[in-house]
Amino acid sequence: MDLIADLEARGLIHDSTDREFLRARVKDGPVGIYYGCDPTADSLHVGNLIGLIVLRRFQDAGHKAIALAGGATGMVGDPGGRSEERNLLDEQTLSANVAAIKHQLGRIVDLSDPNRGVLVDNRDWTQAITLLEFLRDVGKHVTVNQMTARESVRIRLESEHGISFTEFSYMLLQANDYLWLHDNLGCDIQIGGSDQWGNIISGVDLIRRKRQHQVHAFSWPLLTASDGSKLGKTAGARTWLDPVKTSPYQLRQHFLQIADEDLRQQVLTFSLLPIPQIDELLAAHDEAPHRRIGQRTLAHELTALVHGNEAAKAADEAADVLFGGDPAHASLAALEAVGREVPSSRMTPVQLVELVDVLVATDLAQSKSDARRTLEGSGYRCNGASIDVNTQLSDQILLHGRYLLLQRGKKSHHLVEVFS
RNA sequence: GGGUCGGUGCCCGAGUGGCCAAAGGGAACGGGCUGUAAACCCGUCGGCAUCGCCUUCGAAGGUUCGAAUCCUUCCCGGCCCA
Repeated sequence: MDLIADLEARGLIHDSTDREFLRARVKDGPVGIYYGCDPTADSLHVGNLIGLIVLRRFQDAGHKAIALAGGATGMVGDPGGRSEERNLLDEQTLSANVAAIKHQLGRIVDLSDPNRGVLVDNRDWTQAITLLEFLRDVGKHVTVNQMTARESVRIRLESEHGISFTEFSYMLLQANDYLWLHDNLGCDIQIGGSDQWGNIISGVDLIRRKRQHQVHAFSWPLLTASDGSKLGKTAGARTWLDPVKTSPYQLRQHFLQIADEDLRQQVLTFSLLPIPQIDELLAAHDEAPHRRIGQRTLAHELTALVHGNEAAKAADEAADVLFGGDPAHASLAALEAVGREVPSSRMTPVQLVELVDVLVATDLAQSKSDARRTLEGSGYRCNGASIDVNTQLSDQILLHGRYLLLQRGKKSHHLVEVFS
């Protein structure tokens, strides 16, 4: 099976330029392939992971992966996917974000050999262009008619918030990026989520007009969970690749909590396992869905991919303690592992006296009122046993003489180490 | 620049002088059921405090015993005209 067929089978090709030309180009030998994301935050998230993993698939097949951090486009803001104008980021923030992202990228895509993988920032070739040059060299080749026909622009034109000229120009910048990468890095394929398709095609058109070259592109479908929610979030919060923002344990949980209905699609999208092995895995999963074999396998693979094998193993172990049964029977080593994976803190017995304050301090409650309400609804446990408003934490038996494991609901935990 | 409509809690959206911490829906959170699931049922959903207080309805002033609701000015957005 060739790479394009594999991607098709995984459901990762939504739109593409002429499929046979694309397939032929990929078979023809090493090709530069580019995926860009704007550094709007100081970390990538699982949404970006799809693109990076596709890059990785191409790299593993001998192609050249080009990851683009949009320092320039990030200043302008992509109009797609939102109804309102973006807030612009200043240069310092963007630079810091690009630096932070580079490290994460390097874990998934091999950037050690510039012939196999590179990270570029479109500020490098965009910043110096003058307005007149841009209007003449890029703007002249695109009609506003085409631009306003794009879905992302049309939605904004129809929305009550409108669209600024700045964001309207976004697709021209992205088109110019593709042109530059084609000219300078031998890039012949651009990829992105289907919401990027309009921007991507603008680049393909620009290159055809200016260079008379046929370049390629494809997009993957934007994933939505079966319950209609957006993927890439855990409990409403974005799932980041930065271990400080989203711990390896939380990343593992993100994938562990995938609904069965979404499992097949998610495994095909994210796993580097060959498809026959995935079929076996899913078959095993369906035999006993309650064991969550599919989710466990995927969660482990991705945690290992993003954070390394050690971290993935530790995350698995921590989850065993937190969901495995009575935490009172957990070993000291296991509890210490938990302490590294879930939020934790050190407190003196005196600090434990006011239960409500502790719940707020450990972030298990948003306010004292919230803590009281949730206590009334028996939403909290300490060391696995339900507690109420009258519980004295200082009277609780410390696990291994020093730990209290607090939990709200099933999924939020906090380990308190008590010292005097 | 002129006209006009609008800015309400996480989001949508009622409310046009007291009965409003503010309907309803969604999201979210907790409980039950379960598989760390789905569906479903129940509860909670500004803050502080053991029904009393404080801070909220774009901002600042004002009228009033009393305002999200009325007035003034300002800020922001949509639409129409120029």
